[in-house]
Amino acid sequence: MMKVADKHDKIVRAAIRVFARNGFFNSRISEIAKEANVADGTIYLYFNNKYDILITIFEEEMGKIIANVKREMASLSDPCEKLHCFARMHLALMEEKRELAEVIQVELRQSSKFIKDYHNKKFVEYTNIIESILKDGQERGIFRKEIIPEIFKRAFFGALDEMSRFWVLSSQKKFGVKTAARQITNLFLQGSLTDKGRQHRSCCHIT
Amino acid sequence: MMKVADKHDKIVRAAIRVFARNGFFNSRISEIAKEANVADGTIYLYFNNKYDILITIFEEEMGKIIANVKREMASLSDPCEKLHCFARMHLALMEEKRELAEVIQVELRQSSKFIKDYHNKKFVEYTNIIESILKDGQERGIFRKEIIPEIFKRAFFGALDEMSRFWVLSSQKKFGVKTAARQITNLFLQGSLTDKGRQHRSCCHIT
Amino acid sequence: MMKVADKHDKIVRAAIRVFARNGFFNSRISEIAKEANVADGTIYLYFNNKYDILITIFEEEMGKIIANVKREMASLSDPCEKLHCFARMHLALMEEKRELAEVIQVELRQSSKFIKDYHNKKFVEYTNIIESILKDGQERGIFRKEIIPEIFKRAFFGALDEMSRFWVLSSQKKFGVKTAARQITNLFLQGSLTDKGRQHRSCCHIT
Amino acid sequence: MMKVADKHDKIVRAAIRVFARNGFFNSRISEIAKEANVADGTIYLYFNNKYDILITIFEEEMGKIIANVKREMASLSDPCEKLHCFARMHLALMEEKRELAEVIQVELRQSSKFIKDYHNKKFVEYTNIIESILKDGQERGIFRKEIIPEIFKRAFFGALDEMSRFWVLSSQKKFGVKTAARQITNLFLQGSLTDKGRQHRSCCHIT
DNA sequence: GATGAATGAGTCTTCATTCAT
DNA sequence: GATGAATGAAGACTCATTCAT
Repeated sequence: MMKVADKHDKIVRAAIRVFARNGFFNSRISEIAKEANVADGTIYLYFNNKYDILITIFEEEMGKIIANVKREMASLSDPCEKLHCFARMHLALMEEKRELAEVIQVELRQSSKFIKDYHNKKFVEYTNIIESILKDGQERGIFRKEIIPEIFKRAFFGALDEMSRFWVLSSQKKFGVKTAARQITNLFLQGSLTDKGRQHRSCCHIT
Repeated sequence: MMKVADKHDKIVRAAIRVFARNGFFNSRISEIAKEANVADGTIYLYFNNKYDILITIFEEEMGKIIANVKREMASLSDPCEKLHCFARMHLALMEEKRELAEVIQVELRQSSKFIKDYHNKKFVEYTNIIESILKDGQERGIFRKEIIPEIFKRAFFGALDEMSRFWVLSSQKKFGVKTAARQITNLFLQGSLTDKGRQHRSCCHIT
Repeated sequence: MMKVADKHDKIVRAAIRVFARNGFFNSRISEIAKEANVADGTIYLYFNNKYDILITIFEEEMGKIIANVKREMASLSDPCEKLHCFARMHLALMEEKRELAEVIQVELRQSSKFIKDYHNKKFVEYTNIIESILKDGQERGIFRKEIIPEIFKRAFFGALDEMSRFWVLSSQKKFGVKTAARQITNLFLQGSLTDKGRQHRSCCHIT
Repeated sequence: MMKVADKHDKIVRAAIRVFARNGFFNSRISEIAKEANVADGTIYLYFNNKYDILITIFEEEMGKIIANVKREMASLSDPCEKLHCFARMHLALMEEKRELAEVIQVELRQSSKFIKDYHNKKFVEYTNIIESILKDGQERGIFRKEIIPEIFKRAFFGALDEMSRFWVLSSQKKFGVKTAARQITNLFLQGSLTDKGRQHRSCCHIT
């Protein structure tokens, strides 16, 4: 006897594997069912349709990721460290939950196009963490005021995300996740710190 | 009487519009044909299959973009200016060829997954332009040597690309392409210049 | 509730009717589905593709025919009677399972051409029955030794088969299946019996 | 400058090769055109449609074959020799015009099915040659009267035709065309001669 | 007459979804 | 709740035939 939640999760986990393997459009419901050890029809007891599975992955898994990041970040006060923390955690996802990362990355891109009226709120919430860090730092005089948060948010996220796409696609790794996180954070910090922030930063250990 | 090349182009242009509208998988050959004022079968005189159209878009249009960027860049010698030029041109594409940009951006992400053995050479060539600029700058002592080119390339491209995704998806524009190009370039320059590079840069007018 | 085997058979029987009516290439899957009171897609639950249906007809139905012939023949010891039995049964198929006979006859001819690497083993097994009868008779001194079994087999089968083609195509029947079976068997027996065989034969009642 | 007849023939010859290679339904007009060194459209200047090419092959080539057989036969008076001559010529066709033989053999079988209202008159004329020989022999007391000409015609033709199918499909040849022609003719002669015919036959050299 | 680019009707096959058991 | 056989709509692709040049 299996609890309802278990079966829901089993399907989601199977779907992540299958979507990561083939992409959303080349994945078959029957393949997900097989991977989840469940009948095809059973999937429709837990999800409305194929799109719904993908959306659920976004919502639920992004939710967990956001919670994780926020929890970790709660113990930090320095915006520089927060940014570094975000970078590390984002890239680490590649190693820890590679398949999930692939799905979020690749399919998220097109989801807005093929799922009518679906605006990925969780994704916005996720990148807004970056925006908050910047704004906080700007208010504290650590980051330059002229930097437009909207731009910074996207640039930083984009940089990290393209980086992780690299890990997904290539098997060769000339450098580790930590190196990448450090370098990218550094690039953006150096690029956005005020003189005051720079002084402050000298005592940080991100370098 | 229409020359062969014209019909090929007519189909490619129609496909760009249709793919941009629906995404690759939700686009129908018949819709492309209609958009190109051509019979369904005619498409198969110029392309092997649906995938082939997408690949052709990548190859041909990326080819043109690369040529453009390289031509423009040829007149510049300063790595900082080159970087800025790249950023401007990449983002400008969004405004000039919005649909093409959408296709390249969204579908490129998944192409590696659904088209067996297709490694987008043109895309690699495109991002390698960034790598070259950095390396050149490093040799000239303008950029810090410890920055790993592979990381910089991806971070810079990712930042720009995520930025342009913003334009694609949202209709509201709080700031222009030029502002975004300037800010992002600045972020990365500030983040990677050496002291020498910084001095040099003071005479640049990117800010 | 219908057992799996039943649906398989329903489709095969429908396909036989449709193929007999139009020939393989002019038959539509949708027509078979309609004839079988089944959805188009259902056919693909039981068969890989259109060719597979045809091959299945050959394999399964020829299998039954061969079993029938062999069972009937088991009760006979005289090669002459066996030959006559074979002839009767082959021609009788035309009346009993006219459509199946048509399909086997007409499509079998081309199957080797359009189905790559398909060598109809069942067909070979079927005609080899004739060869065995002859060889047995030759060993027993009833049939002339100089008759090459390979030739006899094909000649006898060809004679019967062309005869049945006549029934398939023409609706007018100047003579019955039994007459034809008797005459053809007689022709071949008279043509191949030794003197000893002829004496023996005088007590047979094939004439 | 090529005469009209030449181009017609070029296409027919190309079609024979292509049909022999792939079968009628798996042959493409474009392949025939290519094989004939002619544009696709040109074919429609000489033939109404694809079926028309096949019918033309039957009519024209069978016409030539019939003429040949009748010419050869004109010099013979003995029905036994005539029959043997027919057998030899039919089987020889396999070696001399293998591709044509394949087309006639295989496609003829189904032609009645897919070409509406096409009754191959030439084919009937061809097999009627056999019928005439038998009837002539029966009148002259050489062949047994109880043999039904309709049956004999089909049996003899079928025996020969199945034999030649063997040559088409198998590359191995344990015996030659002449041996086969002799054995088959013998089988049928022995099977149908009267006592008078048998005496007469002793002076023939078919054995 | 000859060409071959263009046409578009036609069909096999797939697969998300349903529903009787 | 669970199953998986059945459905049938939908779409990529083919190819005989046409017709402007």
